[in-house]
Amino acid sequence: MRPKIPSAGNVTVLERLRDAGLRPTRQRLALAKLLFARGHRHVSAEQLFNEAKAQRVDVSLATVYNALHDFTSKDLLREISIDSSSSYFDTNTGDHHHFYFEQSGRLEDIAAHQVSIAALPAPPGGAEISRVDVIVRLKG
Amino acid sequence: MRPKIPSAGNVTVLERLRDAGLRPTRQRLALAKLLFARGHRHVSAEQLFNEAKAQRVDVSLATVYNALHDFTSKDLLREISIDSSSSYFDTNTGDHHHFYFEQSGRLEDIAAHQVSIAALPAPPGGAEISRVDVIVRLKG
DNA sequence: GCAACAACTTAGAATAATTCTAATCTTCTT
DNA sequence: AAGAAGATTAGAATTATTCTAAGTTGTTGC
Repeated sequence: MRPKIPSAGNVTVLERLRDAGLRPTRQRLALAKLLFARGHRHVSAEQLFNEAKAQRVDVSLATVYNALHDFTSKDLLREISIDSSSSYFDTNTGDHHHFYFEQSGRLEDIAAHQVSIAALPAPPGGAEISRVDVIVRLKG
Repeated sequence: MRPKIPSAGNVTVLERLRDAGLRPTRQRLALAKLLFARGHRHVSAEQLFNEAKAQRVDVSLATVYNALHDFTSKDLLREISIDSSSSYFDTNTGDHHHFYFEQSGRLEDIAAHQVSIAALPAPPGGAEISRVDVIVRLKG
C-alpha cells in the first residue's frame, strides 16, 4: 500500500532517493523523511529507530541500519564516529566540522568557512586526501 | 631526552606508573613495557592482549582493558575512536593530529607544528575547549 | 618482616551495538 | 501480470567492551 498522493515533502524525498539510485520503498521514504524533513541532524541508528516507532512507521532495526548505510554510500548521509560506543549519521554531507560536547555526547556543526587550516603536511606515500575532519571537543 | 636505563627499561616504566599513582603490578608493568618500550604506537585492546600472549605474559583481556583505561585516565595514553568498530590507544599524549588510512585502518601521527589552524569559532555557550582533533583521512 | 586493607586481577557472564541469515515481500521492468 | 532483482524482517550471531564476585598482591604501619 503505497501513498498515491504525495503530501508536502514526499516528492522531494522520493526524488532524492531515486536520484541516488535507491528504490524508494515505504521504509526508506519514511526514514528519509524523518532525516531530511527539517534542518541538519545527527542521529544514531537507535534514535532513528525510536522516532520511526513513535510515528508508527513499521520498520525493523535491521532496515534502519541498512538504510543508514545505503544512504551513506550514496552520499545522502555521512557517518561520524567520535565516541566509540556508537555511530552518528549526519544529514549534512557538505564540507564542515564539529563541536562535540563531551558530557552529553551531542554534536554541533561548524560551517567550513569558520575553520581555516593554514597548513597541512603532504600525505605519506603520495596518498590522496579523502577529507579532513576537525573535531573541537568541549568540556561543557 | 630519555633518562638512563639501568636495567632494561624496567625502572623507567615502573617510575612512570608510580608517578601516575598506579600500582606497578606485574601485569601493568608488562603492558606498559609493551606500550612504551619503543616509539609511539597506536594499539587496540585486542592487539595488546595478543602481544602479551605472544610474549607469554599471563594477563586477562579484562586487565588489558582496565590497564588501558587506567593509563588513559592518568594521561599516559590517549584514546582515539575514528573507526567505530574499535578504539585505539595512542602512546603519544602530546599535542598532535592523525593521518588515517581508510583502507588499512592504520593511524599515523602528524606533529602539532605541521598543522596550523588559523581560525576557529568560539565554542557555543562559552564552553571550554578540551582539545581539537584533526583527522586527515586518506584513500590509500 | 608481617599483618591488614585497599587495590588489582580474573574467568566468565552480561551487555550493547551492529551484522548476518535465510525466508518472505516489493518494486521495477516488460 | 509475471519474473527477477532488490528490500525487508525476525531473530540468531558476532564483536567489542564492561561487569561481577571471588581470589590475589602491593603497600603501609608497626
